[in-house]
Amino acid sequence: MVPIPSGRARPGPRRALTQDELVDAALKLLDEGGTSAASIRRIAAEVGVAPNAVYTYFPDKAAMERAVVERLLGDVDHGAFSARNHPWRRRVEALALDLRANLAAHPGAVPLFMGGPMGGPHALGLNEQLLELLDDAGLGPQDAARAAYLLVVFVLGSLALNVADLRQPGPLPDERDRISMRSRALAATPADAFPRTAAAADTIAGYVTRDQFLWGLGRLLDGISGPDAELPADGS
Amino acid sequence: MVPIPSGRARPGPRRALTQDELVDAALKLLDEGGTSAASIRRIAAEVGVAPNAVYTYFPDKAAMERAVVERLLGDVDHGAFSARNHPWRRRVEALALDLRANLAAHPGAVPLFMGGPMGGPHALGLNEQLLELLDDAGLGPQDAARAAYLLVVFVLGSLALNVADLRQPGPLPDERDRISMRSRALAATPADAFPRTAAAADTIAGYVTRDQFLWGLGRLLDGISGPDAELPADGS
DNA sequence: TCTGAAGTTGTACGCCGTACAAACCCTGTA
DNA sequence: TACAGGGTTTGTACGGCGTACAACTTCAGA
Repeated sequence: MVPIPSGRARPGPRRALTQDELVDAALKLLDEGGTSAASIRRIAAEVGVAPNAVYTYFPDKAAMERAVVERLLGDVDHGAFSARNHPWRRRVEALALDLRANLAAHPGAVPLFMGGPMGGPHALGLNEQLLELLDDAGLGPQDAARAAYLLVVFVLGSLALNVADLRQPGPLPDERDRISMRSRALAATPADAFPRTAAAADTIAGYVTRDQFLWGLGRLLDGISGPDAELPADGS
Repeated sequence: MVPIPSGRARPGPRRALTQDELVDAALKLLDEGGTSAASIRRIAAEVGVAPNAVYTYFPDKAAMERAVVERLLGDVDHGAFSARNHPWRRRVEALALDLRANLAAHPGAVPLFMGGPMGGPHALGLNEQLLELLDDAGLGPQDAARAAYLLVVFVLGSLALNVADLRQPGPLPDERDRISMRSRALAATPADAFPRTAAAADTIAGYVTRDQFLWGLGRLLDGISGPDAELPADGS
């Protein structure tokens, strides 16, 4: 029963959209409604088109999720790579913090990074430059590759667990708020059955902080540097 | 207590199922069909019951996923905790390898670990005992807690990326097969644009191996031990 | 024997990804 | 200038999802 509402969007001639517009819409929905909000149907509605029109631009949902991942990886600041005069540890820290900040800005997108192999050009480019950076640090090609993966595991694992800690779908609340939410939840653990957990509750509540992230990254870099490593200088 | 009527799916009087049976069914489906196969409807079908009967045992799907996570955490071997005569590094390694093996046996379940806060009793118990272990290692309470989280991030992040690397839903193929699949995929990366990636292709193909896992864990433990750490002994 | 509570079921709603063919518009060619 | 062909969008449809709701079945205890 359709006399054609004639409102908007007549069938369509030449390509009216782009992958980029769809990724934009997906990111917006991701930010507003969490991971599950980035459905094909909602993305289509967001850009004002029928659901199946999306399949002109992506073969399936997985492909569009890969495009979102690539977009976010493309936003990573490459400054750390070029600044070869800086100590390599600082460069890795700057890179890790930047990646963390970029992904934390879109918590709903974080699970997408665990949804497939991450083989896009931006992923490869980041990996390539990270290998170069670790080569500058004096690691051999093999250790550099292993260390690069270890760093990726740390950054993504850290973020994924941080995001999993949330309940609501919206943007990441302020760090202080997340800490106090965790503190409240932790207060419910019986101190007699888990004494050490209870004693360390403050530290545990801080698992989701930038501080914990930097501490973990520090231990990791200590381990990568090896026993003959330079001391962690503090100057810029 | 109740002699388990082994009821055959007639409407139903007294409780005919248990949470455990449902978790069993979920794990079976997870193993056969991957993460998405563990739907409420399929679990219900597996145990021969209407979909909504599941809601007698779990308030919602998230609760049942939490139960699966708890089940797998409960399977972890606690031997490493009690063996206080062994060097602490060996104990951590044994624990990490056991957890890794338990989760790798159910790859479809791995994403569930990133689906919520992991606050069940088995999770708390493992954390508590890990804190104790790291205390044995000489770390203060705060460093022990931070290190414990770092270890969790590493093990879970590592597994999640390993699982994400797969395409098919079934059980994890043999390590050799996974390496060669990665090698083939890696062979497609243009060596002129990504020379270091191409040069390290063999190492990168091995990202999903137990070897890489142990290497990463080793660097991590090096970093945790601090600069004054004992040398990494090689005997068993 | 009756009653109330607990467990299960049928049905239903609104989502989801996506396959298929019809309708449409533009561009290139005659 | 007319038209044909191809690429794009749309309506419709299918099977699956989580889960709310009320009716039905069965048992435990009075």
